[in-house]
Amino acid sequence: MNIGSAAEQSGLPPKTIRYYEEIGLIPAAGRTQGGYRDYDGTDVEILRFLRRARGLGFSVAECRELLSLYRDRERASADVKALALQRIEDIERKIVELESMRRTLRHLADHCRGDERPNCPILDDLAFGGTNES
Amino acid sequence: MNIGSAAEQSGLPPKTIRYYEEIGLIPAAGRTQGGYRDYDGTDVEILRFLRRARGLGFSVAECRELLSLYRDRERASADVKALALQRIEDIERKIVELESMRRTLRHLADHCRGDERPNCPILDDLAFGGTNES
DNA sequence: GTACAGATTCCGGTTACTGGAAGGTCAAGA
DNA sequence: TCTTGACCTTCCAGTAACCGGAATCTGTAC
Repeated sequence: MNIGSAAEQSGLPPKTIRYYEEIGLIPAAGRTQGGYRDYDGTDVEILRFLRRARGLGFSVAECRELLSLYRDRERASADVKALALQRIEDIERKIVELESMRRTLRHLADHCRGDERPNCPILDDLAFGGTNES
Repeated sequence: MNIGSAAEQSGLPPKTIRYYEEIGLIPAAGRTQGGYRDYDGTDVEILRFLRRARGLGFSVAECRELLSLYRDRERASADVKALALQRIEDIERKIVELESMRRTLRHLADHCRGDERPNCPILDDLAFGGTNES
């Protein structure tokens, strides 16, 4: 099948599939007589794998590792689990960071009248810092 | 003062300060006889503003707007509050997304023995999709 | 044959920096 | 005054993960 069909079946855009081939994440596809990329079911399976892994927040580099482990019948599941746990940690760190931002912004927004007048605690905080910065 | 001092006092790296000047987020700094950038206390205040705004997750474009509002004595606080609320929404969306990823990863990791054997539910899920994908 | 959808490659752009090379300036110490 | 090392400058390309668009070719239905 052509790249359009592979895209449809995998859920990844054609551009992304070409990009993955370019960076060597997936092998170069076979070609038709006319020069079109030609994919089969196994190719689509890999593309789906990548879509799911990316969707879980694994970086392209990590996807490369995951694919390698997937292809390795001798792999130790410990290696896979380590990648997943690392991802979880990163995600948790990010969540904490985002929650802190939200708290500050929420606090500032709650104290802002949000009317036509110029006085604004949000700008004041940005300009002079709040109690957590003194 | 030189860029190094401005960097120290603002908390932004010299490279970032130069970058902000390049993209016009801050005005071009005055220069010493020797060609070094020269900053004063007000410049540092603006840099601090930017550091805090970036730290709250505002994009460079949003920082541009915030600075504009800050400089505008006639601003309406409503405009500032709108930016903050927008940021809060974006952050909340991101948190929800991250929590979903974490849940899936946590579930998969919990079911993975993480030993020397090759069987791994994480890879299986990536390869074939889980119940939430059928 | 015609027309349109889909494919190709190439190139530059997105966002927010940031490292490094090559070379100049400054200030303290000898 | 000279030396040395820290700091500064500009320029350029890279990071990560795509993705839009231009120019051109291919394939299929009518």
